Amino acid sequence: MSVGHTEVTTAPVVSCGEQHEDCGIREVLDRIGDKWSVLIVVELARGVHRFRQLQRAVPGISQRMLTLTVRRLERDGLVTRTVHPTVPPQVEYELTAMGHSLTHLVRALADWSAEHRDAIAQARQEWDAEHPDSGIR
Amino acid sequence: MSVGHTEVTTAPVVSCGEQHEDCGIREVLDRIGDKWSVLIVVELARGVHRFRQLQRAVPGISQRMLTLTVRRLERDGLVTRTVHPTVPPQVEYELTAMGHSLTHLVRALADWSAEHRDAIAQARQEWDAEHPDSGIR
DNA sequence: CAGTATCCTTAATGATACTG
DNA sequence: CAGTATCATTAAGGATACTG
Repeated sequence: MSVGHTEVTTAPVVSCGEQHEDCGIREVLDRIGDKWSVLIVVELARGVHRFRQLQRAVPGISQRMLTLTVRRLERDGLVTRTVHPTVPPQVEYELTAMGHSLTHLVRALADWSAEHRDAIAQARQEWDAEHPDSGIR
Repeated sequence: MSVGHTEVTTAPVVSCGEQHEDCGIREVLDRIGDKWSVLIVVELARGVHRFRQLQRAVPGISQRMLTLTVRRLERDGLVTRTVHPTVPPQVEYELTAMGHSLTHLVRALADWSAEHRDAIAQARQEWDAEHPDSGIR
């Protein structure tokens, strides 16, 4: 079924409570809206990973960005970092319960994307055709 | 119920189909992961808006970013732009059906955020306390 | 009103080299 | 292995001025 937007004007679909105020949405997006966070979360959802293992599993990520991203996830309580004092060092990353709960959201994102990617691609093509030199893109 | 990650290693929660490949997740995030898109979508979910009206409803956005963001949303088929050839000009923005379907996702984001914002804030505090001069933040 | 056009600042990411 | 440190590059966003 489609969404059906009859009388949308008086029935806010999103309901932030207040009028023109940010819901907490930006907070989530500031956290997972970056280039790598969700990819790492998705990979960690598959199980515990060591640093290099994670890097291999997320193709294209630099050592630097992996460190930064995983640190931020740790800081936010989404990931745990366990150092085994061996030589060579071994560090394991694992999702926390809260991290796992995020995967539900990620799933929703993936589902929406899968459902609409074709329609979006088509809309883009048409728009681009009608707006040749627009700077947008 | 909680997430329960027994034997996660062999049971991917997110299921991208392929192993270490991006699901379509990045495509959604590239679209709504920016600073303004969701806020505009949320506002448009309340009903049709004119340009200035939209700008007033989304405090802090510059004219430039409003134009850019709304153009991209239009290009992706999430928003329609209707020009009424009057003087002064009047332009109306409205969510498409696909745009409205996005609001479900936004709702999920808002819900997750509301549920976990306290836990995240606390995790941050603790982490910051334990890692005084870490560069992260 | 609804934009464009420019210029400028900052944040995000990448590349590379080095270390316990 | 698992990082850190530095430098370079790019992209995102903001400020301001101008226009049909």
